[in-house]
Amino acid sequence: MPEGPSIIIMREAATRFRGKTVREVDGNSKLDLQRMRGRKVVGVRSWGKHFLLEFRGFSLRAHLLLFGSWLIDAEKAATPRLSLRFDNGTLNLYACSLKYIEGALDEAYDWRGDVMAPEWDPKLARTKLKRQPEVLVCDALLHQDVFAGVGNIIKNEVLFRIRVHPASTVGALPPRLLGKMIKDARDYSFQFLEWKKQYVLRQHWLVHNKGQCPNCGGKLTRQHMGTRNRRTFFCVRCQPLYPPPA
DNA sequence: ATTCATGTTGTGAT
DNA sequence: TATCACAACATGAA
Repeated sequence: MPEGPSIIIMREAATRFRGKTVREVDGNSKLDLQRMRGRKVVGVRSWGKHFLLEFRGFSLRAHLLLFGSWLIDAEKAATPRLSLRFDNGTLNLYACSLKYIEGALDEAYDWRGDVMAPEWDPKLARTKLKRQPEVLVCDALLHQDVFAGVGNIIKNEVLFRIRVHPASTVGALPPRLLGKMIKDARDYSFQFLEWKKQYVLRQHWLVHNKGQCPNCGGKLTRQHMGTRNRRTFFCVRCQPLYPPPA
């Protein structure tokens, strides 16, 4: 469940532990998990794909990567990476990456970079993008320093919605389209969140994991692209390349 | 049974 | 020193 909107759902579910004291700790993480025992959760926050449990003086950062999952007041066969028991319930995290962040979260994170945060700053995103004009838009959208929370599904859907070929370069996008990409990264993330909450996300995918263009009916191109070679779905007819090929 | 995917970090080579 | 390709990790659906 790892893109930004899924972490919002996780955060909302775990908010009930804010103000509660950790009574019992378990898990197979190599971290010193017992550090949290007896400590009070002073905040349940998130930044992009990072889920954050804030204690006084430090925080736990959980990243679900590709296969991570969580359960509240429930268990599954696997050993939890971390299990926290509170007076009002238990939080179990599986197959995730855990890390402690020392000091204040406001020092560690720039909330303006999280596409789903109230502090999200589209102008700042534009400034960052202008510094890397040669980067492909399919990479730019996945760059967590610019679009924290955006993942591969959101990338594919946003590029189709704004009708931009994934191999376009950031610098070649007309300013209006660049602005649209930045705006849609946020807007679509919230749309994703609503659909996910209703369990209807998949059926609303326009190109991700699809074979046919919903716009022109043509065959979608499916290709591994970008520096990380991520699955990319697009329509060569409806999503023009910038700059246009010679 | 095998492949692959909503992701990131660390390693060793260049 | 810096960059880069690849390995590693971990789970479940198709």
